[in-house]
Amino acid sequence: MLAPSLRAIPFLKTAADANLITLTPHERQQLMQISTRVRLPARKVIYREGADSEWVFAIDEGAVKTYRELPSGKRALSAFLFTNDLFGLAEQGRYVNTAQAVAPVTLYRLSLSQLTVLLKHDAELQFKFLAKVTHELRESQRRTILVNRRDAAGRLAMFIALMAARTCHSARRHPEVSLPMSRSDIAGFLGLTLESVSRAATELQRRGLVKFETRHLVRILDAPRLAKLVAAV
Amino acid sequence: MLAPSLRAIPFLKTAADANLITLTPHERQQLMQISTRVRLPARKVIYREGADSEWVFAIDEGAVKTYRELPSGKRALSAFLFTNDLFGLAEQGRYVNTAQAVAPVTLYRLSLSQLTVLLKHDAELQFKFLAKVTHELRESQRRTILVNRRDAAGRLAMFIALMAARTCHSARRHPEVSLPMSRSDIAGFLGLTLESVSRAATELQRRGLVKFETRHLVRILDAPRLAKLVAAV
DNA sequence: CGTACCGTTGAGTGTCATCAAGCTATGTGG
DNA sequence: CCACATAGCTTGATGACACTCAACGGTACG
Repeated sequence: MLAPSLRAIPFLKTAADANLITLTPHERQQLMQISTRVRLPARKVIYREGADSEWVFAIDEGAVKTYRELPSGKRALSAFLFTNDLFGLAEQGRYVNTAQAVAPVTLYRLSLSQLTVLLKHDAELQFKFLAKVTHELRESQRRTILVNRRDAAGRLAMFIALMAARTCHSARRHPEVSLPMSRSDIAGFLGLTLESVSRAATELQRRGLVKFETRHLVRILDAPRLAKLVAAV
Repeated sequence: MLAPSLRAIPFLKTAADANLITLTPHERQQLMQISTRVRLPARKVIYREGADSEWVFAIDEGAVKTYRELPSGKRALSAFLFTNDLFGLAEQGRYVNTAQAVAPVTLYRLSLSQLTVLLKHDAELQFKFLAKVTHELRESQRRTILVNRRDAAGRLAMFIALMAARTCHSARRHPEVSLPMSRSDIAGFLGLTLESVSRAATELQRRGLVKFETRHLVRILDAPRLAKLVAAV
């Protein structure tokens, strides 16, 4: 079905088979009616910080980063977003971040004003949006803890674990994790320099925890020890 | 009126006189009917990480911190919360943080199940909750940027600016800012050690930017230079 | 007035940022 | 198809800064 979807962990404990919030076909259809499917190439800027926020976006396929330009000229990454993620919620009618495609991406572009009307009409659907934003808030808080770590290797390990958690890979012996973003994006996300990320990557590999098959594909060799490092906050 | 309230910045640009979302008397009344007003002393633990989440809380007066215990025994503070803030939104029926009163606090305790019913029934009210959570998400992202700074003095300056932004003080010459939390709480929030916070405080004072009247009350002496330091990311 | 607790100050060490130089992949045009 | 250019990545040396450990000072409370 070619219609927006999203996924979130609910507030409440629900039946074991439904511990993820998803949209019903009807809800997706409703959203489809106010949305346009858009394909964008890698590096395409989707919107800029400060621009009027006409649209909200849902990702169907691909990867997006959001960031803010700091006075010093550096870029602080706010988030990486993937399939079923939502972005573009603004403040006072203006976007607070810049959003840019990391890899080729397929989006659903929803009119903010129409979405507002729809959400105010359909409280059940809105509740799912509320769950999604709450979910993202928790993710953001987790990341803040992540970034508070001192050691570069530990931070990168957490990042790899984070990315691995997304891709619900078959329980393979040595799962591969895709890192579509550049080293400098990872650095911006982790609050490190590009060089430190590179060194940390080398170190994780030297210690036998992971192996970088390519720059954008890492294989987890020793999941238990990696997990131990991740937990060693 | 003794009823829960909240405040948030809306998504959309609205009339100049309404750039803050607040609850209508009727909405507050509805919330009052499913809430209990609770007074708690400083340091009281409101709920613990992992506990069943029966309640959501809205702060009437006072200050609360939320934190997570890390494996190492350290505490990573997730947020400080004040009047009109909301907390206790959980994941799968369990709280993800521990919440503790920093100062004596007056809360509204809302039954999560009853609130869920109410929000699904009243889409306009729910929309305000959605705006509030989105607002907190943005705050969380800002804070992540803050914590990414390298220099301790800059981080503390940002923290003071953050606290100052809350208290919409009359445009006084040298505004006072209340810091009800302990140094080690600030340290936990900023990702620094207690000692570094202390040294940073000394340095800001030495540079003539602020003056610590008491440990919990700081006076801003040179707002422009403080702002410059804050912006020097 | 005494006792904790919180906060400040000091000395030394380790880690990451910075600066700088090479290296590798990717894509383009001859 | 290959030379070349460019951006992205890796590696190395150095210095600044925050953490750690440790001792001292101040404040609140009984």
